[in-house]
Amino acid sequence: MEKKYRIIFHIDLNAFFASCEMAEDEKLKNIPLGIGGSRDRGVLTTANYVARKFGIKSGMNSFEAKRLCPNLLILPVNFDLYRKYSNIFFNLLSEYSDTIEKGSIDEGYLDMTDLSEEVNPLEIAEEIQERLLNEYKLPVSIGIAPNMFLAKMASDILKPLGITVLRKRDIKEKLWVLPIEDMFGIGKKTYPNLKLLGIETIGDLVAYKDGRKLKLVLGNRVSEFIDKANGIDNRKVEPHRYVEYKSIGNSSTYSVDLQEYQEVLSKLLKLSKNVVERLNADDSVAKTINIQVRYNDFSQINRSKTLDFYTDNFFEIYQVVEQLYDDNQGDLPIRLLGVSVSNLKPSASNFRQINIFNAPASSTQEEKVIHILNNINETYGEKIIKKGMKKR
DNA sequence: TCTGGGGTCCTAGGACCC
DNA sequence: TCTGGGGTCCTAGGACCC
Repeated sequence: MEKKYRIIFHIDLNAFFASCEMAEDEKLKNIPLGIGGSRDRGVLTTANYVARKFGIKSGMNSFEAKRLCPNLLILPVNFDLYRKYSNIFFNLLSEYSDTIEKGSIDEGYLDMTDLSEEVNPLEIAEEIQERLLNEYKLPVSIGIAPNMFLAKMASDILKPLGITVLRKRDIKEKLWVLPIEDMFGIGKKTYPNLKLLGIETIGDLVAYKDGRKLKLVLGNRVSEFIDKANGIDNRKVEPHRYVEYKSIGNSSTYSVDLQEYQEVLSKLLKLSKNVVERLNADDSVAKTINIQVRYNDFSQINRSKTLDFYTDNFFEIYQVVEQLYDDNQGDLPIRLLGVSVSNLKPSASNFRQINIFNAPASSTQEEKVIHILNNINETYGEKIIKKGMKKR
């Protein structure tokens, strides 16, 4: 017979990027630390709790953060490091349940229903929390609830190092009192519209009667949000979701806007290289190639091309990237460029173990890229040479 | 608060096929 | 010949999350 209630854990790594850096280097532990761009255009992805005492928050620009806390140390984002700790995290979780869904790089859902008879879930949560902290210096908050939505909301209630149980009967006191913008799925566009309807808390959403107005704001998702606000969520924890990437991308905002064609190409080349390296590391092949261009007025275009074959070949992919850019050149200076691949599937076993340096490619493709590289060197080589000579 | 970089999911129109 | 309906894939844009 099926149990009446499921037991779902949502486990959230606190200040994850900053915690990784502190785990790597003890000296960072007690100083205010932010992660993000330190240049003029940087914003902080996250900050440790020492820094947060100064009022520093994620999303804040670095200049403002430095003003609030002049001693703030800002480290650049290092996704390779975060992916390493993310794997450690999920490996440890896998000791406790076979049913784990990756929510993102720093959060996971565990279905613990099967364990409930044998042990106290709260004790298990405490053990997981202690182990992550003691063995890996990773602080987590844990939400325990009968479904994924409530578990997610619960883990957010007490941070850092909190454990919060949110049962159906606790909804009125613990969920409905929360501001509507804290509800998972309500973002900065939807929130002001709900506020116009007088909906300020999750409880207000439950009590709201005019379904027609609600539909104007929430579209087809009205009943989904109402259900969740009422603590109803029948989604299953699905271990295979998010295990394989659906896209892999790399983008960069430049400290000085890009104006020159060759400069843009050299950046696109670099981004493409990073994407293909990660595509290869993931043993995947891609069918769709996408570029993103953000101009200095913040307008943005995305252009994509779906091939009629799958590839993990750098030259093939870069050629499409360049073509997409050539076909869509604008007049405005460029602030950000991005390259991504999607429509992924696992590469057909190990027939084509490829890296950038020995990738098979037609000689014309190869020559073309080499030609571009030479052009870039001609354009920017002078600076590099001068720099090198100064040193001597 | 002049606004990062990694992603997922959804919508809507058009092409194309039967 | 004035004009179907269903399905799938591609493209572009946007909302949202961490």
